[in-house]
Amino acid sequence: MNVEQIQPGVIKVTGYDTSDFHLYKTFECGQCFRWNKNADGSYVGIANENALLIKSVKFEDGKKGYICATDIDTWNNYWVNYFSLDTDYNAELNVSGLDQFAYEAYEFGKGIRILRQDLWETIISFIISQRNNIPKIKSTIDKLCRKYGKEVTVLNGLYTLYTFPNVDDIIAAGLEGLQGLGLGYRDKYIYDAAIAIKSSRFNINDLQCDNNDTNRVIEKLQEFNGIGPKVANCIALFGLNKLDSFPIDIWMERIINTYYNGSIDISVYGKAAGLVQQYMFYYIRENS
DNA sequence: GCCCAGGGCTATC
DNA sequence: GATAGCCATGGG
Repeated sequence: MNVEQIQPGVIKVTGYDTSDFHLYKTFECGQCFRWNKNADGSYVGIANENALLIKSVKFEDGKKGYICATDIDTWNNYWVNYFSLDTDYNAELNVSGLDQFAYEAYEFGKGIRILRQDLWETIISFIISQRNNIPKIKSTIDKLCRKYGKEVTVLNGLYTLYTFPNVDDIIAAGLEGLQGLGLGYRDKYIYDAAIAIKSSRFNINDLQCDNNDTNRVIEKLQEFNGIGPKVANCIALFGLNKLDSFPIDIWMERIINTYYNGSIDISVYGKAAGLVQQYMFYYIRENS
């Protein structure tokens, strides 16, 4: 990867193309809910108070890459990690060993980066996701951030974004304050999670420092009221960089019933099972 | 209007 | 441990 500043606050990233890092696939594959597409295909988003505008481009010399509104230090120190660009998926995944459906999904979905998102945001986002569709999840989270997040104006005033409300923000909002945002019955789960973390009844830093295996992290996450196996797997995959976790939602159930005779052995996908899962999820949803 | 959504909790067996 | 209702809400 090569990074250079081309004007103040704007960098050029080369050494990756869309088969490694595809913006639409990465942002629209259902792992994140707060990146918005502009008319020119660029995306704008905010994570941990770092805002980014990123556009996929083909440069005049024929090389492909990205133009990003950020600085080199923030790119190197934050976004490279966020997009897992330090991980070579070709080394994690045994492509030639994939079964037919998994290979089709891989061919269709390659370019997806499994994001390393903020753990707290991921916990709350996927509590909200349960029995909800993706457009609804997005609008609900947007309402939550607009009401209880911090307003941030970025890129010379072009965009007004909102940070994700932190634990104290949710506690200050109170259960009553969470109502009216479209959270439905999940409002209590969210408030309870904030209380559990604030009271140190649940230390999420233990999860992040944890070198324990994925199963133990998933088990631990299910101690939260409102987090079951599926949501715990999503949090492990998108918020804890557990690339082997394998969330099974209603779409994955359809895949398993249709293409795997009702049961799937994920051990054949090895350490990158979650990546395969995400290819499958994206593949089935984009083609239905 | 109707069906459904990146499910989980509770009661009941 | 398995299975059956129930849960709030709004996108399509």
